[in-house]
Amino acid sequence: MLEIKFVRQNLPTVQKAVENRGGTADWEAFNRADAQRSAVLNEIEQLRHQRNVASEQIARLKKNGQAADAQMADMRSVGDRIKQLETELTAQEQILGDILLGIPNIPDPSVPVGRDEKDNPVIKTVGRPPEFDFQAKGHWDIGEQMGILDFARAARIAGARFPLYLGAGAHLERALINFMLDIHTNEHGYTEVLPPFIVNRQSMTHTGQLPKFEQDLFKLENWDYFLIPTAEVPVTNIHQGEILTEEQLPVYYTAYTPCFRSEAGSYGKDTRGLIRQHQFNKVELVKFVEPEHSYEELERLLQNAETILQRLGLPYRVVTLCTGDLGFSAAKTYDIEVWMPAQNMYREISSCSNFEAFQARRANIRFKRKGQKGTQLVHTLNGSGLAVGRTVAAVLENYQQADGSVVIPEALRPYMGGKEKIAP
RNA sequence: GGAGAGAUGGCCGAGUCGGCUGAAGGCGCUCGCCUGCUAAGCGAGUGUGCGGGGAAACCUGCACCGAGGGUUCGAAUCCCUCUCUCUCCGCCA
Repeated sequence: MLEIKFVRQNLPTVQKAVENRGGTADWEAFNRADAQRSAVLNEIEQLRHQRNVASEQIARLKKNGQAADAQMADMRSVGDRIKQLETELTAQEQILGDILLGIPNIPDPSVPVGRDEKDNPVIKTVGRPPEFDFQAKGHWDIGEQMGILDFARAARIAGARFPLYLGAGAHLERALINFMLDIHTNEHGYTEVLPPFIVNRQSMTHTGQLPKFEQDLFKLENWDYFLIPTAEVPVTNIHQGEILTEEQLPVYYTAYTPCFRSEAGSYGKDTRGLIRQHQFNKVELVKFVEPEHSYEELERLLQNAETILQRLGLPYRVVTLCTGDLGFSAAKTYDIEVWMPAQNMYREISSCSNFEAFQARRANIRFKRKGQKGTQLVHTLNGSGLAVGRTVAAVLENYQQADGSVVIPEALRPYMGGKEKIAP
C-alpha cells in the first residue's frame, strides 16, 4: 500500500506508474472520497472537542451539586451528530482503503518500462548449457522411468498438478531443502524459521496477496484461513505491528515451506512435470532492513540465491522484470532462470524483490533510530532460495546420462548419503 | 469440547461508586550533575497515529488502555460479540 499523503501529493507520478504496469484505478473516486473524508473528519474533531470541554464542565457542576441538565441536553444532540458523521467517515475510509489497497507499488526508477516478460532485459548469464550426444529427455520422463516421480498416481490421490516423489526422488527433494537451508544459515547469516503454513486474511493483506488476488489462493472452507502461496507471507508477518530497534536491523530469515497455489488461469500451461504445481516446496529468504540499504540488500539477496545454483553447477541467467511484468507489491524484482535442456529454454527458479515500504506500511512494521524521535517504516525484501521442485527438475535434466541415469551434483552428495548417481 | 482467570506504555504493575488519567509507582533507557575508574547518588526527560501553529526548540486539537459494537453528557473503568493468553478436566499427533 502507498501512503495516502504520498498518493495525494504525487498523483501524476502514481498514475503514470500504475499505467506503466498496465493497471487501473478510479482516481476521481479517490479524490472525491479523500476530500469528503477530510471535511467530515474536521467537523468530527471540532464537535468532539466541544463535547470534551462540556463534559468537564458537567463534571464540575455535578461535583458542586449544581444542575447540568441544559448542557447534557445540548451534548446529547452533539453526540447524535458525531455518530452520524462517524458513519459517513467510515464509509469514505472504506472507499479510500479499497482504492489504496488496489494500487500497486511504484517501480524503482532503475526498472525498465515494458509490457510483459519479453521486455525483461537479461543482465547476466552464468554457466554453459550442457551438450548431449543423445536426445535430452524431460525431467518427467526421466523421473517416471526411474520410478522416482509418479504423476499418474499423484493425480489419483489428489488431482492434476500434484507431485508424488518416491525413493531417491523424495530423498533428492529433501536433500536439496537441507542443502539450501544449511548454506543460507551457515554461510549467509540467515536465521532459520518454520512458520505456519496456513495464515489469516490480515497476513495475506499485509504482504499484498489480498484483496486483489484471492482467486490465486486456496482458502479453507468455513474458516477465514488460506494455505500459503509462499513463505513470504508468514515470515514477513513475523514482525507485523512491531517497532524494531535500529540495532536489530537487518533481520534475515530463511524458511522452508510447502507452497500452495490455485494456478487459476494457467490451464494448459506447463501441464507436464514439476514446473507448475498446486503444491511445491520452496526455501525462502526474507529480509527486514533500513530503507537506505534496501537496494544493496537486494543485490546480496540475489547473490545468496545464485550461490545455490553455482554450487549445484546449474546454468542460469538473471533478468530484471520490466514494469509490465513486475509483481503487485514489488518495487524491483530480479528473476533467476535456470536452464532446462528438454525445453531448450531458461525457466524461472527464483524471484528476488525489494518491496521497499509497501508491505511494511500494510503490516505496520517500523523501527526506531537511537536518539531520534518517532519511527520509520522498514523495507522488506524476499527471494526464493530456491524453488525446490524446479531445482529437482533442473538437476534431473541437466545431469541426465545416455543410459537414463542421473549424476548427483557433487555438492549435494553429502546430503544424498554419498551417492553419486540415481540409476533406474 | 467443558469449567474458570486474564489482556493497561519498552518491561513490571496501579487504576477506587464511570468524570482534568496518556494513564500512579517501579524497572529500563536518554541527557545533565556529582564521585579521580566501576558501583551508588541527585536532577530532568522518555508512547504512537492524524491535523493546526512555529525557522526551530516547542506549543496545540483529535484518537488510541487486545479487536469490534453498545449504554452514557462523559468509559481503561458498565454491557455484548470476537480474538488471544493462562489454570483445571476431557480428547489427542
